[in-house]
Amino acid sequence: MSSLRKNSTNSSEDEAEKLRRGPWTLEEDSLLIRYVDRHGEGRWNLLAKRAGLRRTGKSCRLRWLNYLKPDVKRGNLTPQEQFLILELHSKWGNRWSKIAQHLPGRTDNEIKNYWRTRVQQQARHLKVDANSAAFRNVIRCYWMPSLLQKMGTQVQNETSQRQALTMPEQNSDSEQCGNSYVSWSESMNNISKVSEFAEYQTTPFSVFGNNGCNTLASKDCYSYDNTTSFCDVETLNLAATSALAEGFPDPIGNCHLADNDWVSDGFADHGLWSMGELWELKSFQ
DNA sequence: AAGAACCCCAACCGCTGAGAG
DNA sequence: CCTCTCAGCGGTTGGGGTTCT
Repeated sequence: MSSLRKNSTNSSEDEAEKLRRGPWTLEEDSLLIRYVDRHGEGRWNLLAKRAGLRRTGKSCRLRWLNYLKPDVKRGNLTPQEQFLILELHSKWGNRWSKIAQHLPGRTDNEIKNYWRTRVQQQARHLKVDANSAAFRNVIRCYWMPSLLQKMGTQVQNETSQRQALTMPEQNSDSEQCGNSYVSWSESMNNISKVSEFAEYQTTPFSVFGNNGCNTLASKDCYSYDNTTSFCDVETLNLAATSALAEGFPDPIGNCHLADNDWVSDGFADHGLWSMGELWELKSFQ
């Protein structure tokens, strides 16, 4: 970017020879759109030349994929999408493009930005490493449940208008959760399936039951109140900070249960729980 | 009102792997 | 094989907008 500004001070002749960098103009955008419209994507270097763009192929590709492509979704990530990112990141780490494949219309860049600006920032506020077990617990015990709650609220609004009640679609490569098989990721790709899921669940929080992680955490930190969303960053912060203060250095211990120690086992053996595992917890109770 | 601090995100960079010659 | 080109990926930067003091 800085070189762009350097370029702008060069003589116009030099500039004409050089490739442009930095923000795209409307004119460049329309050239790119028109060219892709006629000739399709790919062969980006050639495309850049033929379309009359003084840009690298790389730059054209990025602009198209991250911004101009018609199916690129703009705007805030929905709770469903956020949940999915947390879930998939726990599985795959920083494999942004792989994660993006499961969020139709979202780019790897966008997901990466979300992770850096929201998730890592949260970790910084809590003064923990974003990859630490303690922070993963915060995500699992507070963030993901709060997103589930948000989704539940949304979905309940949606489904209150719908008559049909169907069970979540069964899926061969899904995870086993008690008697039912649910592929969460599959479901997340389809809002209507999420609706069905929530309808089936009645309330998303029932996933955690009486001995669920959130309930457990709330015992020490705050109590869950159906009327109040604690999904906002501040509340999340408060809750998580107090959780950390209570001794997250040993996250396993922190999440122990008075009556039942399965959470300890879960913490000991896994990273973030998958949705399938959450379902398993439900069926466990 | 103004400057500082913070946040978001578009765009860049360097690296890697695949495929063609 | 080796080299070159291209596409794609993940990490990083910095401009501009917003919020805070």
